[in-house]
Amino acid sequence: MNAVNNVKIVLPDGAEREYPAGTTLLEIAKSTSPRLAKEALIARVNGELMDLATPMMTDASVEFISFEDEAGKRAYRHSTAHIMAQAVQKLFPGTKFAIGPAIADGYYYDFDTSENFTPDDLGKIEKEMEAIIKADYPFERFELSRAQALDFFKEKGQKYKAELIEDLPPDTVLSFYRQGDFTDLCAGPHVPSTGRLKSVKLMNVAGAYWRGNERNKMLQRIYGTSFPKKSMLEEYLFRIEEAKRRDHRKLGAELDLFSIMDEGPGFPFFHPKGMILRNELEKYWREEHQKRGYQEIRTPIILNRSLWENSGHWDHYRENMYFTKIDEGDYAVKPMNCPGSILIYNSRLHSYRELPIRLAELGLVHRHELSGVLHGLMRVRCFTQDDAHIFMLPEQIKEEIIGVIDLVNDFYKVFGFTYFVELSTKPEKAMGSDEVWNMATDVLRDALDARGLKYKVNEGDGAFYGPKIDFHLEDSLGRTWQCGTIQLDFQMPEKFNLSYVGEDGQKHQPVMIHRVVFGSIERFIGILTEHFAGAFPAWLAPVQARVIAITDRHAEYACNVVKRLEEAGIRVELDTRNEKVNYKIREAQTHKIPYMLIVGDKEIARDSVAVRHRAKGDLGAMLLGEFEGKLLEEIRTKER
RNA sequence: GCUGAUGUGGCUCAGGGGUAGAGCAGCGCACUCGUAAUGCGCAGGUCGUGGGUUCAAAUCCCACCAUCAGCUCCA
Repeated sequence: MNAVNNVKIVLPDGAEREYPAGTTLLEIAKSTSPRLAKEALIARVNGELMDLATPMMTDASVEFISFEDEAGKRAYRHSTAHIMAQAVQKLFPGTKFAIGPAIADGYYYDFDTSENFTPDDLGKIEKEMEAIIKADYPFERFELSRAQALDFFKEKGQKYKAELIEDLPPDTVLSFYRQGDFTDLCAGPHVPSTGRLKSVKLMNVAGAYWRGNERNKMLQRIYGTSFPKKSMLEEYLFRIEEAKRRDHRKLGAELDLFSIMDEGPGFPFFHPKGMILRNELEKYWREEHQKRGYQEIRTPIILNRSLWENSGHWDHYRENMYFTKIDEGDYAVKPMNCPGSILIYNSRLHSYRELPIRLAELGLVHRHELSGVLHGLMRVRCFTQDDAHIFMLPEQIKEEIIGVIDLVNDFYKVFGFTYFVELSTKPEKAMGSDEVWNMATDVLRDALDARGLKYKVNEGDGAFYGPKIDFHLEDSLGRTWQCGTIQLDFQMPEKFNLSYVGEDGQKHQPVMIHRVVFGSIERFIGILTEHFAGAFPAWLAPVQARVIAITDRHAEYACNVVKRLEEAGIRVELDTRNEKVNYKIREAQTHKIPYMLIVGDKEIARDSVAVRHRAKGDLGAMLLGEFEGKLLEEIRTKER
């Protein structure tokens, strides 16, 4: 039995301790270990996150949370956001405060001020934040009634805060945090005091609408980040630099892969080297799809208005489509490939024995995207979907979806991507009944479960014609990209009156799925470029080897080496320019060519090449035949 | 589309009312070279586009276009 005024605290390792009621979490941490007290930012009490200043009045299980923990990071960053707001309040009196949450790598705060923040201002704000940190103000939590809270903010002219309070459910506990002369509406928890922050950094300013709605006022958002160690901040900044260094727009120009010109905003031009990449990807794609029973088709880019009305795109997708007129008739440029594919299916009668029919198409689609969202190859106005439509019997759905899941898995493995899966359900703007949607969603779930894949559910994020599974792959910098999707569709078969003749000799309606693996070939190339930092594996590399002659007298032999490798199907370049070897090596190196073959007197004497790999360096001399065999094997196995 | 910033040779950037500059890349010449930049020389720009102010505009003003960072949207 506890003494009446003691509370029993259970720690994660199972240890139980007793403290006088009213002992704060921080004091408990201190009594456990000084190190813990130093590192702990907040605590999880009976599963609920709390401030360390919270006094314990009842028995509880307590876990102290440091920056290592995701919840700790959020509290740390969120506290930094409050400090930034305090600094802005001091430097820019009269600023109205909106919201300031923690996000993936930091935090932001939205401000409403008459003047625009300049990079110079960010420096000033940062300085002020450092002063606030040095002052080590405690974060003090208190509660107010709704009326008191509204008065508090209205009196200060903080209309956004007042609006937030008015929109909260009536029974919400309104908590506030105060550090120094700054008070903010906030659910918390926060770190104990401003002095707990170490390295803070403001990243950039951007416009953001109040509540993300473009009809609302545009506020100024300052993004920042913070870390408990300077070295961690430096590492983070280095990672950002690395991402910049790998930017596919920059590498795409340097490696002469593609360009986007003023003459065609959002419509990329592929240069010869970029086309090699594309063609290799497509070659691999065709091989894999043939193996798995897909048949390739190609459908027109411009199709008649009535088709798009029938498919529902006219009603549901018009704002993203381009239109044209032919001989007085209305036509649209296809934003999706499915209607074309369906027309092919419908071009003749099908027996149940033929199903599933898998029609694959590398289809060029055009979509009108807002000018502000265009971004290199990642976000364009025309792109090639590696599409396929599978027409099948209802009882084949699960197996077909599993087949696609396996296909996607095999593809991503080749490039060294890990991935995760999301399941999206019925959106507001959708065709079809809840009943059909539920059934379709359940089938997708079943298929995922059958493969033991974990997934996250995105409510209301499906396509207008059916629910979908999305595959998000993670690149070498830890960023994620949505690429593959599988969309189940009970709507199109209905709209286009699809049928097959069943065992009973009657017409029945097939089910269809839409799916892509790369998503968009263009975007996938962008992702690959950044993933590999332009150093593509040999099978994809536009130039697989470059032969470098040391002096003029080695040019003829170099030329023969090139010819021999070309005959073996290797993409090879010759460099007999009148330059130093070092110069030529450097240039090949900056072009990220996998192999440099240096030839001089020694190599000529032995029919060999001195091999240098772009990453492994000098590999020494090798007989030409031996090198050829090794490289061909590397290409064949798609080695990374 | 919205907010803000930017736009000068192929690339990276300087110049900021009075005759357009540098480095790299390119071209020419010399050096004939062994694993990340040899030297010298030459050529290359209607300063994003269109208006306006001015004796004079790359420079100041306006509009448009494009790009970049975000917002919203998405493959």
